[in-house]
Amino acid sequence: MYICFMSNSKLYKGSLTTIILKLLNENDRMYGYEITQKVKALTKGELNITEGALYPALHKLEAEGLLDVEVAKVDNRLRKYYKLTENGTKETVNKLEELAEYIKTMQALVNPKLA
Amino acid sequence: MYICFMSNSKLYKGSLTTIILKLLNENDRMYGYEITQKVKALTKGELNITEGALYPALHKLEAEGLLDVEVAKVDNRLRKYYKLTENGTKETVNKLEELAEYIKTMQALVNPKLA
DNA sequence: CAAATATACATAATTTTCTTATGTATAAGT
DNA sequence: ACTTATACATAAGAAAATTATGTATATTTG
Repeated sequence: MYICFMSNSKLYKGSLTTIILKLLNENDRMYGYEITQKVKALTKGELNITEGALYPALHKLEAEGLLDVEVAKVDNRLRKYYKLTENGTKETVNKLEELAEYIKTMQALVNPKLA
Repeated sequence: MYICFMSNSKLYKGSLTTIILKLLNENDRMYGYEITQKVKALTKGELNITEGALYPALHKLEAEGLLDVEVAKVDNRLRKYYKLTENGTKETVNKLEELAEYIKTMQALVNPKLA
């Protein structure tokens, strides 16, 4: 099964953390595979997160204290549920502000008439 | 003089090519330093392109045949004027479409209620 | 019932893109 | 004189992804 982080565009580079935090902010707790499926569904197949991108990103967020992990066994298969810590929730707010700022800035650059 | 590509956010990763192409699409020809100043002005200081990011990016676009370069000497100082090739103009359209798509996709992820 | 696909994790080598730090040189402002 | 601005360049390192594997169980399908 071939998975790639994005269709083609390099613009998604640097966006994965924002996406993960936001999804966890909405869904309380999620496991890795669930995140990939949710992203695929929400973007109608536009965005497919690679495992090689996702798992290291989750481990890093955990190491930074933004996520807590809880291991569970479902149907004899391993699942690692992630949820936001208090700091993780704060960081989510920051990341969403950064995204809004990014969009505003880029629009000022590519569409200066509207600025 | 301290210059950094962006305020703080990692979201700008992968955006530099789009920015360069769009500016050249609007201004016919520009030189590197001019691009940094234009970006600073358009974003009101929000975004400052580093030389370490800009010059390699320009060289790469030239190597890919998206930009043509013309060297000039102004006030006894060197300038390298860049302009879009035909392929560069086509690629600019692609990059702008990708940016619009990126924004749409990210909004679907962070604000699913509006999707 | 065998094979393929889906679920679920992980990591390692490599590439891309940027940061940070330098380096060179001239012009202009203080 | 000294600092800042203009104007280019590159090299070492970090960060974040791609691409390619690897392991293992469950489910679907021919």
